[in-house]
Amino acid sequence: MADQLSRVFAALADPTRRDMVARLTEADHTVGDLAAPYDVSLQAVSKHLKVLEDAGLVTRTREAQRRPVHLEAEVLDLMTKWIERYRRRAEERFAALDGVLAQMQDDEQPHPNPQEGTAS
Amino acid sequence: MADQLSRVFAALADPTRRDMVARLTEADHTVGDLAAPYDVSLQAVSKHLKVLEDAGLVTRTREAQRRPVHLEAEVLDLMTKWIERYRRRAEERFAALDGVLAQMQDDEQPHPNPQEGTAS
DNA sequence: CCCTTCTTCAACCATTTGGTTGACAAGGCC
DNA sequence: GGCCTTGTCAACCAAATGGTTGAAGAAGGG
Repeated sequence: MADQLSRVFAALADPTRRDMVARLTEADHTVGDLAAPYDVSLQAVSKHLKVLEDAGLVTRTREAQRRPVHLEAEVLDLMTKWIERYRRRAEERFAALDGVLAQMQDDEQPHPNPQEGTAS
Repeated sequence: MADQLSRVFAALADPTRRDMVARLTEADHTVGDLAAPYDVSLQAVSKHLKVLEDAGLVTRTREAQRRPVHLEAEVLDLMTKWIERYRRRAEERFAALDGVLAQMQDDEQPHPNPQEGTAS
C-alpha cells in the first residue's frame, strides 16, 4: 500500500468520507449511525470506514455488537504540514518575483532567482 | 467530474504529483523538465499534469514548443481551510471531553448521541 | 437455545486510474 | 522545405475503487 500521506489524501478525496469525518468531529458514531444519511448500503459505508481506518484517520473499538468509530484528528496535521510547507514556499517565491516575472521570461540575462540563491 | 475539493485531494494523493507540486513551488518547469527525475514515460507525466490542471493546481501556457507549467498555490488554501476547520472542531471537542470520556462509556444513561438526536 | 441487531466478509461488476506504445501536432533550426 | 524537439492524443491494459447482493460472525435479549 502507499505511504500514509497518500492514503490520507486519497481517503479525503471522497465527499462521503469527508462528510463522515466532518460528522465525527462532533461525536463518535456507530457504523449504522454513520451510514444513515447516505443512500448507499451499509457495506459500502463499512468499506469507506476501512479506507479511513487504513489512513489512520479513525479507529474502531468494540462495544457489544456496535463498533463505535472515533476520529484521530492528529493525522490531519500531516496534511496541513505538507500543504503549508509548500504553500509558503510558493508564496515566498511569488513575493520575490512580483513584477520580475517579465525578466524570467527574458533570456538575455538568465538569473532566475534574484533573492533565493540557495534554491536546490 | 467531482467537486474541486475532491479533485485537489485526489490530485495530491499521488506521490509523483506531490513531488511535482513541491518542485513547482521553486520555479516553473516545462513538461520534459518535470518528467526528468521520474522513471515513467513523458506521456504519463503529461497525464499527471492534466490531473493537476483539472484540480486547478497548475496552469499551462505556451512558449514556442514548450509548455511551461505554473503552480496555482491559492488552491491549496481550499484544502487547508477544510482541514483546519474540522481539526479545530475535533480539538475543541477533545478539550471539552477531556476527563469526561469515562462518563461517555458509562452505560447507566444510554444517550449515545448527545447532540444529534435526529439520527434515523 | 434461538432470534434479532450490528457489522463485516466474499464474490461480483462497472468505472477510474496510472501506466504503456504508436501516431501526430506545433514550432524553431539548418 | 525538411527535420528535430517538445508535448499531446488515442488505444490499450492491469489494478484499484466504489458500489452491489448474499452469507456469516459477534454479542445481547427472550
